[in-house]
Amino acid sequence: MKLFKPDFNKALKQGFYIRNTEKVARELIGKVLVKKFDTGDALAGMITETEAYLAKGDLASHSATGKSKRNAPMFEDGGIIYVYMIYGIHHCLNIVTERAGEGSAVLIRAIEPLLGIDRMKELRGVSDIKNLCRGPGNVAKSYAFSREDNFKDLFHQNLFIQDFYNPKPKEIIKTKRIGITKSAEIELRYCLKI
DNA sequence: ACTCCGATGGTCT
DNA sequence: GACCATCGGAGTG
Repeated sequence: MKLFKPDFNKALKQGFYIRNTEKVARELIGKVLVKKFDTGDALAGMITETEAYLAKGDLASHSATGKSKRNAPMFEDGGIIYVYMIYGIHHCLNIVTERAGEGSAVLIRAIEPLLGIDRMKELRGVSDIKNLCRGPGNVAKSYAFSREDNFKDLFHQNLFIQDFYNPKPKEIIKTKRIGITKSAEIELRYCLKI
């Protein structure tokens, strides 16, 4: 693993997010999600698994039935976050893509922790690093994301995604998405080959 | 390694 | 009242 240092100057700009959702989902692989607390400590980790949820022709997307109170962030301009609760227990973190009115986002399914690992363990309530940020519920929990974070943008010192590692397309696997029944046959999941 | 299943509550019909 | 973009523990091999 390369040396990592948080650098806001390398943060992805809005132009990165206001693009085709599948492209964004693929290119988020290898980037680093950075979150800083007021106390000063920072969490950072490399995104290793994502799923695209499209505005059109995708019945699994929360946006498929139109705008509602829950999915409203998906209909904003790309570059903000959409967090929802699933199964009454877990939260899932999404990065909104494309232009306002579309209704699309990328689910962050797994992250390789780089900084603030002890804090992540605390937040998760585990001591093992193995599956610390693996699975969308665990990603949200280890980064302390909740629905209160909806609509927050990724262009601040305390929350951004920065350029880091650019995997070759060959190192990224594309598969069907996990845990859905509708539109399940479409391959919209991207995963860094280890 | 695997499969099965319960927890738990917001959202929408 | 049904449906969930999940997780982890129990049971089995």
